[in-house]
Amino acid sequence: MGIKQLFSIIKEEAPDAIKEGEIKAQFGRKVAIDASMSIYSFLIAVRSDGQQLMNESGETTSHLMGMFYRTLRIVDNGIKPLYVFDGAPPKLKSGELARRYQRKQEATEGLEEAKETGTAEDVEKFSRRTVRVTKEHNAECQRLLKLMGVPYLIAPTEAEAQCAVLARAGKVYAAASEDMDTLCFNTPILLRHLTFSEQRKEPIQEIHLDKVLEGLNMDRKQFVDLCILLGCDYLDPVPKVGPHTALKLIREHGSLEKIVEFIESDKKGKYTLPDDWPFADARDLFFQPDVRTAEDPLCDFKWEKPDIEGLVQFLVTEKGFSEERVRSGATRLEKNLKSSQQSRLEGFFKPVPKTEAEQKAHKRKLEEKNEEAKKKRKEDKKEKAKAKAKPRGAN
DNA sequence: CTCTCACA
DNA sequence: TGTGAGAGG
Repeated sequence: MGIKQLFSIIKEEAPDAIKEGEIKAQFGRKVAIDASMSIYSFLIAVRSDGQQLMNESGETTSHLMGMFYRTLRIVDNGIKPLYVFDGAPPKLKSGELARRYQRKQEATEGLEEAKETGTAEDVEKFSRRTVRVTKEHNAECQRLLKLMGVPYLIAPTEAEAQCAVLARAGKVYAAASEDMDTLCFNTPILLRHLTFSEQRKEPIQEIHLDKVLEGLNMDRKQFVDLCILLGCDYLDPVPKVGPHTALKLIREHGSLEKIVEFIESDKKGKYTLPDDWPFADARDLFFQPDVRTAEDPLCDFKWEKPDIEGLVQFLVTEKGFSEERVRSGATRLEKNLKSSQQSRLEGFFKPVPKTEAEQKAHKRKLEEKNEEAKKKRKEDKKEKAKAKAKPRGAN
C-alpha cells in the first residue's frame, strides 16, 4: 500500500502541491466523501469495552453515531458534505486481478488482526477481524443522511472514482479522503484530515494534483504508473521497489511497459516482478473507472432542511440515542445548512477594525449603508405604488 | 469516532 | 484555554 510512500514522495518532490490550513479555510465549500470507507472506520473506531455500540435490542449503532456527529461537525464549519457510497465491486478485466483484489480486501482485515497480535486485547482483536460494512449499515446511513438533509449518491462501483469525477467537474471543491489513491482517479484536489483538525492539532491538507504532476514532472499516466509500482489496491507491489526506486524507474524508463521490459531483460536480475502482474489492467481501472458522468441527473444533489421528528423517531425511538443530543444536533444542522446556502464569500473573515476610532468609522459606514438601504426601500415602495395605481395594460 | 465535563 | 478520561448506545 503506497499511501505513506506516495505522500512522502509528494512532500519531497512537489512540496507546493500540499497546502495546509485550518478547517475554517474550507468554509462554504462542497466536498465529496467516500461514505463506505467512513462507515468502515466508524465500525472499527466507535467502540466501548471492545464492543461496538449497540441499542437495547443489540443492533449496532456505531456507524450511525459516527456519521451523525462527524457530519454535524463538518456542517458546523460551513462545509457542505456529499456522501458517495460504493456500488458493486469493480468488474475486473483479468481473473488474476480479481483474485488479487479479493485477497487484498481480505488481507486488510487480517492485517488489523496481525497488528494486534501480542497485545492482550483478544476480544478486540476478534471483533475487529469480523468487521464488514453490510448492506444494512449502508442503508441505515442513507436513511440517516436523508433525514439530516445531507445528499448522497450511490456510485456504480467505487466511491473514490465517483468522488473524483464530481470534483473534476467542479460539482464539489474536492474529494475528501485519507486515501492517496484517490489522486489516481484524477481528482484535482484531495482533502485529507478533514475531520480531525481543531480537536487534534493536525492541519487540513489540500493536495493539488496539477502541482503534484508539475513537481514530479510527469504526466498523469506516469503518475498512475508510479502509484501502481508502489502498490495500489489492485496489484501487489514489486519486491524491493520503494519510493526512491519507483521514482527512479519511472524517470528512467517512462512507463510500466518499459520498466517491465527492463526488469525482464536485466541480466543482473536485481528486481523480480510478481508472477502475474497485469499492470495494464490495473491502469485501466484508474483511467476508465465505472462512474456516472457529472451530468447524469443522478449526480444532482442539494442540501435540505433536516427532518427533526424523523431523526428523533429513527435515532431516539428506534436506536436508543439521547433525545436531547439528537434534537440539539438537528438544530445545529438546520441553522448551518440554511446559512451556508450562500456560497463562499471571499473576504468574509476580514476582521472588524480594532481601535476605537476605527470602530466608530466602521459603525458610521454601517449606518450609511443602512440609510441607503432604507432610502432604496422607500423608492421601491413608491415605484410599486405607482405601478399599482397605474396598472399596466399598454403594450 | 466525537462529545462532555472535570480539572489544571 | 487546553488537555485527559470516560461515556455514548
